Amino acid sequence: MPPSHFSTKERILDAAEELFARRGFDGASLRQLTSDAGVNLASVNYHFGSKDKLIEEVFRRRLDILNGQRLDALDRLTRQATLEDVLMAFIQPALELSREGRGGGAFVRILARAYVEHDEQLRSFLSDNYGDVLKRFAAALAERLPTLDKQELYWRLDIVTGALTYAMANFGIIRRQAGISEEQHMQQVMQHLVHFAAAGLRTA
Amino acid sequence: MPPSHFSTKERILDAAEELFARRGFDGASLRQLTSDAGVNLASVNYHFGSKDKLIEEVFRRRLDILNGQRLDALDRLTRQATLEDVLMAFIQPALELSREGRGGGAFVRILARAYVEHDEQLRSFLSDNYGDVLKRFAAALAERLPTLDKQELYWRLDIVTGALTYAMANFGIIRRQAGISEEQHMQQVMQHLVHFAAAGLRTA
DNA sequence: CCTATGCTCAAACGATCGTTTGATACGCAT
DNA sequence: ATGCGTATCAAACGATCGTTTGAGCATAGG
Repeated sequence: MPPSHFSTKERILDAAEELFARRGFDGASLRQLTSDAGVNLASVNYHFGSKDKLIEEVFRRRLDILNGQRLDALDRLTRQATLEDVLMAFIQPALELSREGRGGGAFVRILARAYVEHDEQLRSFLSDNYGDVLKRFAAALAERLPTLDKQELYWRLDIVTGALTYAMANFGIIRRQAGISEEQHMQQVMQHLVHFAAAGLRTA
Repeated sequence: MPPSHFSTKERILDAAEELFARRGFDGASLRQLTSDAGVNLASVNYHFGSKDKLIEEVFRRRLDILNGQRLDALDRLTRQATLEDVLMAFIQPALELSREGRGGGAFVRILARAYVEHDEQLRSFLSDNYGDVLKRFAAALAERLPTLDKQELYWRLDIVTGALTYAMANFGIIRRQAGISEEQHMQQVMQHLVHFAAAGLRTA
């Protein structure tokens, strides 16, 4: 795709999102990436400095918006909000992102990769920049699970977020039932995810 | 570690398991791998033919045993066995593998990687060789979930297996409570995983 | 003793990787 | 027109990748 009305930086970020999701960070070469984007090989280092910085920017571009929406949704909840409401505030923005096209689905798959890879540099980048979001959700969930001790809560949260990330990554692949609109389908999937996660967190 | 009472093939497989879990298939080089194993660089291609074949052998060595144990446990169940019993037959062998040392924990982490990477070649290898195991468990679970239609069951199973794989991969990281034996800890974790998964599958 | 076989070794192969270079083109203020 | 910062380009850099080679070693069978 040689010409486009998007800037070179945006073309690179879009192509990176797609290729990283498909081949992983190590498996995706800058030559394949710039070829997909229709830009020169050197432009990655010119605009981003290095491949690692490009990876960080791929995350930053989406997570600034995604986690902002999550916190907004969390702030909108009252003290009477249920466990399910909190989970929905966390899940819904991600599902909408994966639904809205232009690489959103690919990005959610990248998130799942990052979750399982345990790469030290990437984890500390995410923790430094977005760790407060997870902490705020953990606190909100803890309020709604008073009988659970802290240690138990933490490793259940780990499983739940892992399961949710995996599920959201595969959300795009799930074929929806015939005669159901995309909006209805997302609502349906979210209901299931929320119930699933709530059941896992509440189990005695 | 130059000398060892293990054969070169076993040394390579052990080192591969550890390094693949830490750096991924692309990120782990044969030079680092053979250096860790204390063997010559060329021995990988001599004994396994290629890096890809080595990867397959890493899976085969563990999955032949693991999935055999899973099927044995499934066969031992009666028709009256509950949903939880079926899930336990699937989970317990994997948790015991990750507990028993000598790379078992690393292998479970590799499994989680394979699950999220969606690599075409690896997926078809696993599907060709071990697809029947998942099919048998899916059938056993479907019997215990008569109200769930097939399509709904399939994507819930996808989430549950993804969540379980992720959880089992992180099982080794979870610190156990003081004053609890390792055996008790595993039983405790398994109870939680089974309850978690059963709740997710049963949710209306 | 000799040879055949299985294995290990250092060294090199060509390919591909991320990154850097220097030339060139473009837009815009002076 | 001229100078200057910004962006793009083909080309090359050195490093590292998976893989192959061919000589060398050990040991078991005749």
